[in-house]
Amino acid sequence: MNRRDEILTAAAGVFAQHGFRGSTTRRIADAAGVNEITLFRQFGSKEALMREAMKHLSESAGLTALPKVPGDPEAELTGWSESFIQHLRLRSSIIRKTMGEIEERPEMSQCASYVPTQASNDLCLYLTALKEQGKAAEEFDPKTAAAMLMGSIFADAMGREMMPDVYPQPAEKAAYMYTRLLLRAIGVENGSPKATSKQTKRTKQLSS
Amino acid sequence: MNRRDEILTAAAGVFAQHGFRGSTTRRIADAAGVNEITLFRQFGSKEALMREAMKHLSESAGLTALPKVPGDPEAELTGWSESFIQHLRLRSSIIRKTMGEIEERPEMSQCASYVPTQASNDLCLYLTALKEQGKAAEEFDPKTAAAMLMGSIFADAMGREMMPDVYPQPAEKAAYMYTRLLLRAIGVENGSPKATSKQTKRTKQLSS
DNA sequence: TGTGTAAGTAAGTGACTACTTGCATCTCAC
DNA sequence: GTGAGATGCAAGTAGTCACTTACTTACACA
Repeated sequence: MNRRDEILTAAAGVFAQHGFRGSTTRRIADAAGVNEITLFRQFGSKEALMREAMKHLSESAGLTALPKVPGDPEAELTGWSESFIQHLRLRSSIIRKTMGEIEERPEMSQCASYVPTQASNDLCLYLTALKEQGKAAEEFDPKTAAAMLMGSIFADAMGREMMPDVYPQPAEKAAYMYTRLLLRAIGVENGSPKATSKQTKRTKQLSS
Repeated sequence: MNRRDEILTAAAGVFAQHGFRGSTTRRIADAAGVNEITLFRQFGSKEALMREAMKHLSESAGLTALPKVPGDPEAELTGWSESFIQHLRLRSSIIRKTMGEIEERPEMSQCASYVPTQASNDLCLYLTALKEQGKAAEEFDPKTAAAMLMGSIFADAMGREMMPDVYPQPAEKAAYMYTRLLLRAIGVENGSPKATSKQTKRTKQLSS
């Protein structure tokens, strides 16, 4: 890792702890083991440095991909959920900070919203494919279902540290448990639908 | 509203926009239409003022209560979800800011976690009662189910502004849609279980 | 050996921050 | 009407912040 990357990594770390206003150039320089002035010579201003640091960070996502054609929904979705919750947990501090600065620094938040937007699209496509394959017994809106799974995982990753009693135990099984519950909501049971025509009709009103 | 309350309300508003570090005493005084010095005379220090403001705020929750004995689960849960999402949406800025300051100001976050902890307990009790009444056809862990519904609602309230395309439309129906999906996941259909012994057996492994 | 580049040191600038002091003014119960 | 308590105004203090200037050091490469 070269100087520049060291500085960017240090900046991201300081930001995760102290937020934008708390990320003083002195703190970042100390964390990077570098003279404060080097920051200005390399990046011009604190703002530019932080922007770079965020970009640098959002390039290191690496979520598990979902297959275009669902094979084993439970296994595939559980894997995806676990990789998503791990991604969020590793970055929980920085995500909380970024979300707290939407009003004052919308560009930064916009950059941070790229990963979840992409993830939502992928998940929606997968759920739609599941539906079209006839693997889901219940009528459902893919976007709502996707928002529900991602929302549960997001809230867990953001809030478990502060309120451990509110979330299911153990933490490592949470992603699996949310996934199972969602699959049941859309009527997928171990890769095959558990359809009864009566149920499908009764819940038709929910379709969007 | 007296002077003191005006100042506290203004402080909360400034905090919601700028966070703790960005809430300068000058900004708060301007927002309250008061001389900066009055703040120090009334509250002693900025820290004490902000603490008071948070306490003042968390006293105004007022969530819809869930009945001890479930009658019409869909109606009752939908009502509860709607009041919860409205509560969060009205406070989304301040919640995001507070969450962003967990590391630096844990006392403030602790104060903010009171409402969701209470809400989670209420919801868990309700879901457990539903289960014991035999109104839920599927075996499920109440805590996981509660975390899922609250998580979906929380993520929606926090993220919709920034990523409107990720969440179900229209916003006013979101709480209802999450609730419906959750009810289906635990096998509650319009107040009566849609049990088949086969399904119940097949999903028994999920019980906690 | 000479030159260019990245880094460091020392010192300082102007703006802002929380907070203080001293004094004038207003309101209102008595 | 008077005294007390709350409020305002003007000025200032010590500290921090981002950022600058002027100069020095270390090293790669030709």
